[in-house]
Amino acid sequence: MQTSTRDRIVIAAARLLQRQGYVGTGIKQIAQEAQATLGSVYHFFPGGKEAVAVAAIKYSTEEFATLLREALDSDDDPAGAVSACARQLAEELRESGWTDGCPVTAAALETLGTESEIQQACADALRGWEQLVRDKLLRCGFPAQSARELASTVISALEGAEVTAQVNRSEEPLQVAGRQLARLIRSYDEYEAYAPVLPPM
Amino acid sequence: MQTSTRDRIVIAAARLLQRQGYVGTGIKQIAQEAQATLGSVYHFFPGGKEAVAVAAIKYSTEEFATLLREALDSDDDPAGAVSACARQLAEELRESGWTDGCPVTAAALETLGTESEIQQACADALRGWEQLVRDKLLRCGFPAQSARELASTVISALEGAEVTAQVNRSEEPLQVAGRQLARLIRSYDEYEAYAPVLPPM
DNA sequence: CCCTCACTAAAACGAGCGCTCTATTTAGAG
DNA sequence: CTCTAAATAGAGCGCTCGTTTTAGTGAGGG
Repeated sequence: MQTSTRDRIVIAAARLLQRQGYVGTGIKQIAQEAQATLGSVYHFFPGGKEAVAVAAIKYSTEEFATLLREALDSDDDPAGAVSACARQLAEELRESGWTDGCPVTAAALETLGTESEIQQACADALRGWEQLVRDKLLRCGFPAQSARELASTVISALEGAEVTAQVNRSEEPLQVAGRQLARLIRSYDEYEAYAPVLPPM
Repeated sequence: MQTSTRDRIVIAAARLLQRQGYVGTGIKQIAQEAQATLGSVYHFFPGGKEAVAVAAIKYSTEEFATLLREALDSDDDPAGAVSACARQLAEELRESGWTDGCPVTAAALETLGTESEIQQACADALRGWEQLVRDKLLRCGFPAQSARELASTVISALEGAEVTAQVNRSEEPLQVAGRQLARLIRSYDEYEAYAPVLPPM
């Protein structure tokens, strides 16, 4: 067997959660998609549906972080790097037929009222991604406070733009957000010290 | 009776959809919350759950538009107006115990794969809100292209920041987004023509 | 050889889902 | 007062949900 049954369950659950949310995804559907039986699911995850979801979200979180890291590293210029993130997200979104958006948003919104571990996992995910952007900005010489605020805004805007892009079935919201976020980053004086020559708008 | 049964159903459905999403909200729960019986719900909405949801989303859309309009009108300065939007959203979010976020995001994400009317209603909502921001910017003298891109970015960023705020149970993401969006708007030359004196950062 | 134990398999349970159906009540027109 | 249509009321349908239970499989160590 190439991938273990447990891994197949986690991966299948991750995809389904991303597309249908927590409530909309059934345990039996996960088992079927993972080519596993219900017994196997409960064997590996005695905690039931919630335990599967938490594992899946953590997996998706790391997967998304890798994508973000690569996009951020693809350009020394922080403004260009953020644009690259938006471009990458737009591309994957289009290729998936507008279904594979942010892997935690849907699950997070559905479990807001509850105190489940899912909430915590989603909060950790957002914090982790924000940290990636912040580190990039810090490495580029931005002061701590500016880097923190910019990183938070970048993640929020990308998150929102992805939802908008999905609903409208168009890459434009993400492309526009990437362009405007780049402009926002360039508006900081610290940026000039890093890359004196402003790229053409 | 003060409000009609039909209205009570729509309002109750709107609140529940906002907090639990489409799949997570049951018809019986809507009826109970609205102090109506199941028979009444199907009497007024022969289309079933989806018809109730569409009506509820349209109601929420207008409600949210009113909030947005008031916040935008509260300040002649477009940057300040956008900040006011973020502040208003943060306040309502905190007061609701972080449950009453964007009224369409959850429902939109859950029904992405489908071709239901819910999708269309959510897309219309986002487009309408964006239009409000765009009109504000146009009134302030921004050129069409800039106004369009900025409005899209503002809505996306507020959307994403609201989700982040809900997950983290903190107003900060919204406040930061408001501040950075204001800075972005001020970075446009056209802004200077409108309000020559830049407010302190 | 057998025993163990991780793993697979499937049947079944109670609960709740969206929805249909049949009554019954209410309200206004003639 | 009568007739009618709108509105309310709730039992019950078929189905799926998450979970539990029980049985069966196969590989590795004594």
